[in-house]
Amino acid sequence: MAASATREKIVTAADRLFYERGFEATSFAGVAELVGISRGNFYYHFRTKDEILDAVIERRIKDRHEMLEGWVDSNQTPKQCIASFIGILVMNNTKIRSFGCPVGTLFSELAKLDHPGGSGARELFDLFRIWLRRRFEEMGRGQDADALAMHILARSQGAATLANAYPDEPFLETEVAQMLAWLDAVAGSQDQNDEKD
Amino acid sequence: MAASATREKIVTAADRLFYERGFEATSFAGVAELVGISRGNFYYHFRTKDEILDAVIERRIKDRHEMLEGWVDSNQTPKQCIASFIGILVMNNTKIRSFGCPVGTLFSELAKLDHPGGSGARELFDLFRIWLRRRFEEMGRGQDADALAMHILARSQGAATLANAYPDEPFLETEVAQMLAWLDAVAGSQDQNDEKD
DNA sequence: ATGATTCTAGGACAATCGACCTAATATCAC
DNA sequence: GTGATATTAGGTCGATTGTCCTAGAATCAT
Repeated sequence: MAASATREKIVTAADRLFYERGFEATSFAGVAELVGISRGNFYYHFRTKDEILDAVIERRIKDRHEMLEGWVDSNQTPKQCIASFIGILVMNNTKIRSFGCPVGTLFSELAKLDHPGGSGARELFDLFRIWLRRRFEEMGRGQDADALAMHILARSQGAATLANAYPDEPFLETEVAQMLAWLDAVAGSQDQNDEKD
Repeated sequence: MAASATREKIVTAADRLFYERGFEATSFAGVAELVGISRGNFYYHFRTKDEILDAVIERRIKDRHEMLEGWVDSNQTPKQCIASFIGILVMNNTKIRSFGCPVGTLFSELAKLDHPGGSGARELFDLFRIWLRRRFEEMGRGQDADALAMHILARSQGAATLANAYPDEPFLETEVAQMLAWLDAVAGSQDQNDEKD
């Protein structure tokens, strides 16, 4: 098989296991077994566990970047773009209920491990933050665009964490509805050009 | 030394390491070293790692319970109580910036590990949730008291996660100020008896 | 087809994990 | 003080970890 294909399969499997089990709890053997290759073959493609982590983070950044830019390119208004971002919580609600937010939980773990890969995980936050900030700027919120972006990010993180803690309750949907209402209020005050959050 | 004293020191050390390094990444040897005892002695007090986890969670529940009830007993108004809860973020802001929320990060990790101790970690969420709900009820919010409690919980979790991701920014303080403003609005609408979040 | 290169399998390494055992020490009852 | 009990120290166990090595299989250029 082409080396790149095997490598891609490894990254896919590691991405999944890092999310579902955590980075520390995922072993070389576990990933190799999921892919269906030997541990030796594994080592041919990735020399250390950190290299896999870097590849997984890079993959996640690429995926999210394409998703975000896809919304922008499909002629959605800035407000619709932000609504689509909020909608991620609903779209992935099953996985979030089981394993939390892929971005937040990975970052939290790496922060505790004091792992150098933590800076890559922060890039994921930055990706969303900057993208959201730009959408708010396009909505005429040049002044507090970054604060609004951080606010949405934080509420998404909180919603994901509690959805994980209470997976059987419709909390996630309720919180998403509130966030969309908040977005409406922010967009509305864009025209009237006043009112604060 | 009295057995109970050594046991307490073990729980204290494990509590700290579980928070700062995570449950999985904390070893028997690490805790024993921090306490200053041998691994063998350790095993005399706790037969399995899960037993330590249970003891740590029990300790955390007890501590938080006493803190919350202390506020109630000190003749604070329900609104002041909730403000004190929000103030935890500021009081512990240094640790939160380094290691996130002790409740949320522990729960996330245990959820990924599919660990039975996860139910105990959820009790910690329940403790805050029920306490907050009661305070909102005392504020005359019988109808949506639970929703308001969950909302505050979620925003606290989100604020802690992002404060961990951006420890050098004053985001935590900003978010706390917004939460307190939100609390003012909720308390205000208590009298007028309308207005939604 | 033959040789060079790429890819894979499986074993081996030291280190560390949670867990367990035994012997020595400290504490206390009497 | 003496014996019973409670507590501690340190070694050991099999399993698993990340890492590494080597030999064989597959692929490709020529």
